[in-house]
Amino acid sequence: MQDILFNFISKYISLTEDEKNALLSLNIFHSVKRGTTLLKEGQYSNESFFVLKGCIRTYYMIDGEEKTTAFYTEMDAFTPSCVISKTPSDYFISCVEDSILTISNAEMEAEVNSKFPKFELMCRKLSEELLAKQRIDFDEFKTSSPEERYLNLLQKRPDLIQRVPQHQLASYLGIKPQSLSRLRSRILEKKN
Amino acid sequence: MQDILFNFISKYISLTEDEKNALLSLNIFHSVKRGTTLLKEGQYSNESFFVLKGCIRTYYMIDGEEKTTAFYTEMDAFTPSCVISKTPSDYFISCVEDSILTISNAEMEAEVNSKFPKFELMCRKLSEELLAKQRIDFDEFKTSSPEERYLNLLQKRPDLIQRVPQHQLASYLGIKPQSLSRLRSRILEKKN
DNA sequence: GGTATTTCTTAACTTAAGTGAACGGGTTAT
DNA sequence: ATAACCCGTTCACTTAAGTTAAGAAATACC
Repeated sequence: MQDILFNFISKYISLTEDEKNALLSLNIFHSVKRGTTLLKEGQYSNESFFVLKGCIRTYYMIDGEEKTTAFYTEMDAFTPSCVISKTPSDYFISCVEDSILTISNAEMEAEVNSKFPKFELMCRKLSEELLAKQRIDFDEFKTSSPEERYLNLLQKRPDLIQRVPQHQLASYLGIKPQSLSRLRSRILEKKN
Repeated sequence: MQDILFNFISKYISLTEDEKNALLSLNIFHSVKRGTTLLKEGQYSNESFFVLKGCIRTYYMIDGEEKTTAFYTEMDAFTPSCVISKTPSDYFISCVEDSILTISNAEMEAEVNSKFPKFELMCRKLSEELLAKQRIDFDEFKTSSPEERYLNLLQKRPDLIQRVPQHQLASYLGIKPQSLSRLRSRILEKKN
């Protein structure tokens, strides 16, 4: 399980055994049960996540309805906005499946960054990369219809459609569950 | 004009006069005429932008139509996705107004970062912050209707609605120009 | 200054998403 | 075992966005 993390890190920097051990000594590996809430709206937090196994999601509570806006699965790193802005969180974070995560906090990062400056470099590269990827995702979302978004998701993250409840997928696609259901049957009809 | 840049930087790190001069010696300030294309679809680039004055936009060419997805105005920093991914650009970048920009490239950044390691820190902080902001923007987009998006924009970037052509605004809001026009008159009716 | 082009608006019609309600299947809890 | 709840689907109806087309207004160009 630890190798998954080190594999991920190796995409950005190379680590010595000492550095690996320093990371492991922080005890950042955690098992989290399905349904667990990791962060609530209104809370302050300085915790970042990395998904080794499983799936977590962010959702807003708007007019009494959950609006799921993001899913993080294997090999996804995620720092909530509220950690960066140091304001109360606008959204909830919750476990979609039983998951294994690394959960680190700002102090740990500060410690590691000061001990091993190359972590700073990794963080920069990673967030630049995520920023660019998210920009592309956002642009695709803007320039396509709900149906195109669904078909696009089917190509890019087919696993999500299997492992995640439909009503969560719907708001992820920016529509209502009924519309997703209808849209799916419309696509099936077209195939025949 | 240079002070705008230094003001921006001072939000993240503090600079000595030497460091400021090192930056100025790179000759990164440029005047760009309205309508100038800064980057074309399919091109490789390693240039980043910072807007001192004016407005630039990114747009995709889809089925012969321009789809504008982002605007960058005063105090906005912007590194195109293709610079990060080292792939050909998916979109165009163009000047909406006569503008004054800083245009820097990867070599300059590498040089500055090695001379002054604290620039590395600034880059990390900045991209983390932009990532978090963009996440919130994306979430707002997903969870609201075109009309809500327009009203939201009216609150957050009222200047954009004045300085940018409607048809560019429309695709920025994820709709067609005709729909934006109709939506606006619908809002006016409601007020009366 | 006048023409050409682009931009914005309006309208009629089509298509798809939102809404409210109902139903069945499945799970959970008591 | 039964009731309560959650979830996905379907339906009928409403509302809003897409499409196509036309014309007016603003802007650019020569």
